[in-house]
This record gives sequence, C-alpha cells and structure tokens, in this order.
Amino acid sequence: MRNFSEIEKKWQSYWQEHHCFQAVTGDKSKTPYYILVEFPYPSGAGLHVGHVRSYTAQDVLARVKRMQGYNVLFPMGWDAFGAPAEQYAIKNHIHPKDAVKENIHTFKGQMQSLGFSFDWDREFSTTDPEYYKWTQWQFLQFYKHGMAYKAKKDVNWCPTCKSVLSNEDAAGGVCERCGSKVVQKEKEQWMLRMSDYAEDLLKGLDDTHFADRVKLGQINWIGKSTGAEVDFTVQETGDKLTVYTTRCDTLFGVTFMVLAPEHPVLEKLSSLITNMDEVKKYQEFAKSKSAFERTEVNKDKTGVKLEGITVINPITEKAVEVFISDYVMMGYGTGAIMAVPAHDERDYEFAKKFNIPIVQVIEGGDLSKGAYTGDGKMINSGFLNGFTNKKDSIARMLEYLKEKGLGREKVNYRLQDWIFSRQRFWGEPIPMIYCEKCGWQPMKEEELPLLLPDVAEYEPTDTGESPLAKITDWVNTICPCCGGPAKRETDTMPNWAGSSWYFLRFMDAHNDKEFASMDAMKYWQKVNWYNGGMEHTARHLLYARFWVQFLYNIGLVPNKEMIDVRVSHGMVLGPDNQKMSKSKGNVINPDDIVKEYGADTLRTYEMFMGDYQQDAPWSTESLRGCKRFLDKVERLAQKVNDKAGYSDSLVVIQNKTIKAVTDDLARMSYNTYISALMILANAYDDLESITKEDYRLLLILLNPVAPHMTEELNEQLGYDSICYASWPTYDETCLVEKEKEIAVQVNGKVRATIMISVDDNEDVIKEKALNAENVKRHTDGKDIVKVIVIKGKIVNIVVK
RNA sequence: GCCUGCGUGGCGGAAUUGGUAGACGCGCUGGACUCAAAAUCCAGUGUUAGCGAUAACGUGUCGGUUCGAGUCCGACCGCAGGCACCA
Repeated sequence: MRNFSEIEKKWQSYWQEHHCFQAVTGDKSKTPYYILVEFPYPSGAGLHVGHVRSYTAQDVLARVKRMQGYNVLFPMGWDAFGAPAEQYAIKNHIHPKDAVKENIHTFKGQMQSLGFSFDWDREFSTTDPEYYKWTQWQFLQFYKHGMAYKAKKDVNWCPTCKSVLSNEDAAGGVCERCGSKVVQKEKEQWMLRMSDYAEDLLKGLDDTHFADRVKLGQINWIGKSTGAEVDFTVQETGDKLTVYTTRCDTLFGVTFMVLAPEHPVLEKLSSLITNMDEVKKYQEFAKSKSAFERTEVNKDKTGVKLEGITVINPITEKAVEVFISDYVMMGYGTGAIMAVPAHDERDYEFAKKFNIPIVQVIEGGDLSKGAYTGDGKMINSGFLNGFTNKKDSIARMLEYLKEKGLGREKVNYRLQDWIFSRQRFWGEPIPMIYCEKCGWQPMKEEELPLLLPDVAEYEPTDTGESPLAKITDWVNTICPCCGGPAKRETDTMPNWAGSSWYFLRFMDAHNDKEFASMDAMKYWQKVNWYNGGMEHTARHLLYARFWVQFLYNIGLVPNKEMIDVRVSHGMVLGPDNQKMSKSKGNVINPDDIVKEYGADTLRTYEMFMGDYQQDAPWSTESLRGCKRFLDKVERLAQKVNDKAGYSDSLVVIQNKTIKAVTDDLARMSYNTYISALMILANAYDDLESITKEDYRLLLILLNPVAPHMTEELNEQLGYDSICYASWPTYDETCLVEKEKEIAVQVNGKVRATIMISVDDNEDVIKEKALNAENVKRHTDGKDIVKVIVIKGKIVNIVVK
C-alpha cells in the first residue's frame, strides 16, 4: 500500500463512525463472546512492541468471531494506580493524575493507530472515581463479611530513606534508591483472608480452561500439602508445642525441635530459658535481615539452643533439645518443626553444625554424605519396624497418633492472606475510619467514593506512613458510629485491587448504581478468552479469582469463575535475542514501525514471527518480508478479470486454505495462518488472471490481521465493508485432490514418489509402487516380506 | 533444589492423531529487466560425494519400541522462565 498511512486513518475513522466494534449488551440474536487482553499500565515509555503482539492476537480473534456471527465484547482500559506513576510524578514534579492523563492519551493514540477493534465506549481507568468508588465498595463488602482485618506484618524498611519499600524495590536486600541495607519493620496492615479460599481456588481450576502451564502456576502458588500436626510437650511446664510435618513416618528419628525466631511461645517460656539474652540477640539478628536474605538458600544455618527447655517426643517419650533458627518460618504450618536430620537435608545441615545426634530410621543412602530423603525399609522405629515404604508407614503412624490423641491429619497451604495496605499516595484510599472510642469503622457506602485529596505534596513521609497522613484536613473526620472525632485510614490499596475485577466492569461500564448489573453479567457470562503476560499468570490471576469467588459467595456475580480460557503470550525480544531494555539499546518503538511500514505490516509481522506462546526475537528483515507479502496481495488487484464465481483451478486450494486458516486461528497458530495465506497468494500469482471472488476471499481471510489494506482493496472491488462480511466456510468435498503424489519407501527409506488417483485401490497403488524405477533397483533380487499401504499417505516395502 | 517450557538449516520457524523432515518467510548465490540503482520477476539453496541419475549422513546425546520416530518410552546433557530453607 503506497499511501498506507492515509488509508489506515481513513478506515480507523470509518470503523469509529459506523460503530463497527460496539458490543450491545443483551443482544439475543447473537451468541455473546467476551475477548479480553490485560489492560496496560500506562507508563511514560509508551506502548511496547510486546503489547502489540498480544493485542493483535486478540484483535484477530475478535474480528474473526464477529465475522462468524458472535456478539463480541473486546474492551480496553487503564490500570493506572501504583508506584511507577507516583515516582514518575515525583521526579517530574507533576501530579500523578496529570501524568496518568498524559500517558493514557499517548497509549490510546498508539492503540488507535494500530487499528485494534476495541469498543472504546467502555473505556475507563482504575483511577477514575466512578470506577474506584466500586473498588472501595467491594472492599467494604470484604470487611462486612469478616474477610478484611488489621494485623501486624513485617514490611521492607529502608532506615536511611525512612520509607517502606515493595519487594521489587528491595530486591537483593538493598534499597533501590539509596543502596542502604533493608530491614524488617512491623506495621499494622489491612489483610484479606485469601487463605480461607485456598481449597476453593484450587478446585475452581476444574471449571476453567486455562493453559496447563497457567493452571500449574496457580497450583504451585496455592501449594497444598497433606501431613500431620503432632503435639510435643514442654518437659518443664507441660505446655503443648505442636509441629507440622509431612513425614510423620520419621517420628522415631526426631533428635531436636526448631522454632521460628518469632514463635510466641518464647515469651511465655522466657523465665525458664537461661540464655534469654542470647535468644533476644538472635531474634534481633533475624529481624534485621530482609526477606530476601532470609530466604536465600545455600547459606549457612544459624540458630540458638534454648537452654533450660526440652520437649518430649510423644512417640518415643524421650526428651529432645529445642533450638530457634530462621530456617523455620512463622508463616507456614505452626512455626515449629520436628527435626529429623537423617532424612531431611536442612535438618541434617543444622545437626552437623550444632553437633546434634543423627538417628537413621529408613534404610538406604550414605549418611556420612548427607540426609537420605528416599523411600525404604523402616528401622529403629518401634512399631513401624518392618514397614517397607513411606506411604504405609505414614498411614500407620497417623492411625496411631489419632488413637492416642497425640496428633491429627492436617492440610496446609502456602497461600497466605493478602497484605492489602500500601504506604503510598497513588492508590485507592481504603474507606475505613478509626475512632478512639469505637475502633475501626467502615465508611457509609453512600458516601463513596472516598476521593484522593488534590494536593501538591505526595512524597513519602519520614515515618513510613502514607503521604496522605500529612494531609490533616483529609485525615481528620468524624466517626460514622458515634459522631465523635476520628481519623481516616491513610494507607491505600495495592495495584492488584483495581485489576481484580475490571473485567466485570467492562460488562457494564457506565453503571452508576452497581459495579455491574447482574443482568449484564448474566448476559456476557464469562471472559471467554483472556490473554496476558506470563509475569501475571500467577498473582494477578489468583487475586482476580479470589475476588470473584468472594463476590460469588455473597451473591453478586453469576459464576464462581469468571474467566474461562487464559493464555499467556511470549515476549518480543530485541534483535540480539535479549529482553528489550533502554540500557541495552535494543528497544523497538512501534510508532517508528507504523510510520515506516504501516500498521498492517507490523501486525502481520508480529503474528508471523513465531509461536505466540513462545518468546521471539525481533527482526526488521523479516518484517520487510511481511511488507513484501502485503504488497504482493495489493498487486494481485491488477489480475482481477470480469469472470463470475471462483476459478476452477483454485477451488481445492481455496477450500484447503479456509480450513487450515480457521483451524490455525482456533488453536492460536497465527504464524501458520499467515503462511497459509502466503501460499494462497502465491497460487493466485501463478495464474494469468483471477476472479473478483477469488480475490475477495483472500482479502476476507487476511482482514483480521491486515484490516486497513484489505478494507481498501475490498472497497475498490465495489463491495461493502468487510465489517459486514461473513467468515468463509469450506466444502469437505472440495478438499480432496483427484491426483496426489505419495512417497514409496523400501525398508523405511524413501526411494521414489508415485502419482495416485482418488479411485486407486490398494492393489493398484501397490503395483505402482513396486514398478517405480528406483524402487525396483532396491528390491531386485530380494524377498518382498511385506507391503504396507497407508492410503493417501505412504507405501513402505519391507525386503530381506 | 523443585516445577514448567524448549533444543530442528546461515536465521525466525513448519511438520494437528507416528507416515516424503526443513512448509512459509528471511538471508545468501546466479540470472532477467535497467544507462545504472531501487523495486519486481525467474532459478538454486540441510551437509558430504558426483556433470548427473543417485547415494551416505542429518531434528541436543545415548539406548529402546515400530514396517516406519522430530513426534512414543528410558537415561543423560544444555538453555530459558517460574517458585524457592514450605517442614
């Protein structure tokens, strides 16, 4: 297309003026189909070629589905709260609101220049008060149903900047801004009881069609494990101390116990612990470490023995020593473990360091080299002696524990409650009020939204509180309960909040009575197809599913899972096969490509570059190849004759292409979709002339990926816009070629090819195969043992 | 360490249920058109040997199943991503 930028603008306006992509909620004449792509974070850097890849893939799907007669909902919006916008604003001395407005403008312009068929009538930003009103409203529902609570939690704290850091900003245990060592500081934070939903989130996966790798990501994150709780007794006081283990079969091998440094029982027992100073010092030491350091693997085990305390192993009734160590986490299980150094690597390391005895209870391995974690015959294990495998031993031990009341079966999840507070300005204010007299009180729902104040200062405070804390006018309010003086919560919600339900809002984006009406949600039902980045498949998806399941349980959404298919796209890497980054200087800007080659070329290339779910490097040379292909399609217009119907010689390849392309698109094989069209275009090019209908078929099949030029060429043929066309269907009977070349093998090696016709029976094919010149050379003088004929595919002759 | 994905020409990648490995595109080589260039078109292009027909080898490595393996099974090596002291 010589004037591609003009043509692209022309059709972009045409689509807008004719509302071609508007989804009408409630249209009963069509089947609804909801296609979603992750709404972007509108950063200052503008749209990335990676965005273009997933948006194009979904746009292709949306355009095909429309032609197939579906009522397609394909919306777009903005996920604009969060730290990057705040930091960008601080750095550039502008209000985050203005920064976001600017960035959205840029992003939207870029998207429109690429011709994506979004329904812009449903556009919103998570930062719009009309939207975050409902995010706040939903938080109140969590609170009212006992799902939100305040708890003391450690946060990453930079003592130099006096600021709370996200895990990303504290990566490597060092403050990103000033380079100081990050420590842990306790802060009261709002929490959502997501761990209550662990089992439902796991089971719910059965009702979805997520890609396997996505499902696995969810399963790993939830981290279900089945084991047992076993009660040990403190010898000196008789207090119960419970551990969690998945290996209760090794109870006879327990030689010590380890508690997390924060374990609450330490305070209770402090009068008995004779080296409490040392214990306190270790607790401080553990706390001074960042989450990063603490979870760093392969580091030396550290810890302190609790002098004056021993616990009784309920099975052996022997006393063992107790230690504290930071390799035991308070957040998982009971914060206490029974240590079996013979059969656990971490316990083994610890035992070696502190000279604790090691008792082998399973045969196998070489304990001078490390713990044996495999299966085997039980030894030194009382009533378990003679058991030959883990499974039976665990079952027997559990039975025994239950019988004697010493323990019980227990399921644990790694999934923890969701820390919902951020000490930031640029987020949804949490609509809670603290009154000295009445405690925490929710705001009245009718007073929502609680707007972010419009102020000049939003830099972080020295105390680690949100910048909102400085705005006394805003903070001071009255208690909704008693009417006395009270203060607002100054923390804001995390970035994940607004993105946990935005797909529901798209179903009914302008509703000012509800976050979305039940009628609208019942009409659209679910997101049929959701694409996004691999980096969001674990957390964003889990948060969104949790949010939806909660809304379902209180009767506000029609389905427990509101997303059916989830697929994650691969990254677009730089030409050097590295992740694109400014510092590497390998960033490709989509605007430059659109300007020089046109949107259709960029779209086609990004679909052609490789497997959609796999990373692929950028190549401007290959991009030019796609431009050449589109130019060739344009030149074919000169070959159009005035004959009616389709050319006879093209019927087979046309039907084959329709089938191939339709199947390819259904399985997201965009690169082979393009290649099939290249083959078709080459077949057209081989002919002297083609008919109008031949040509139009190619244009329609190509339209989803190259919508502008195909619309233009289609118009030149005198047809109505492809927006009103139907997706072509194929005729099974036209797929079979009358004549076909197949290979003939001798002992598995191809020796010749023969032409067969549809009417040939097996004997005829056999004869043709055996008579082929080169086949005879390889069979002469040999015994033919067997001739295998796979009809329409291959002949294999076995000789001796 | 665990989980997941991937290893195919000079390059990006095809091969949907085992059936002509390398579709399609890029690049490269030669040719046509042109005063010349660009664009376009034609031919060739896995490696080795041969003028050629053809032959041998060839999908990370080793082994297996099969008339037939890139595809299935077993062991291993390498790369990428995710989780990570989870008891």
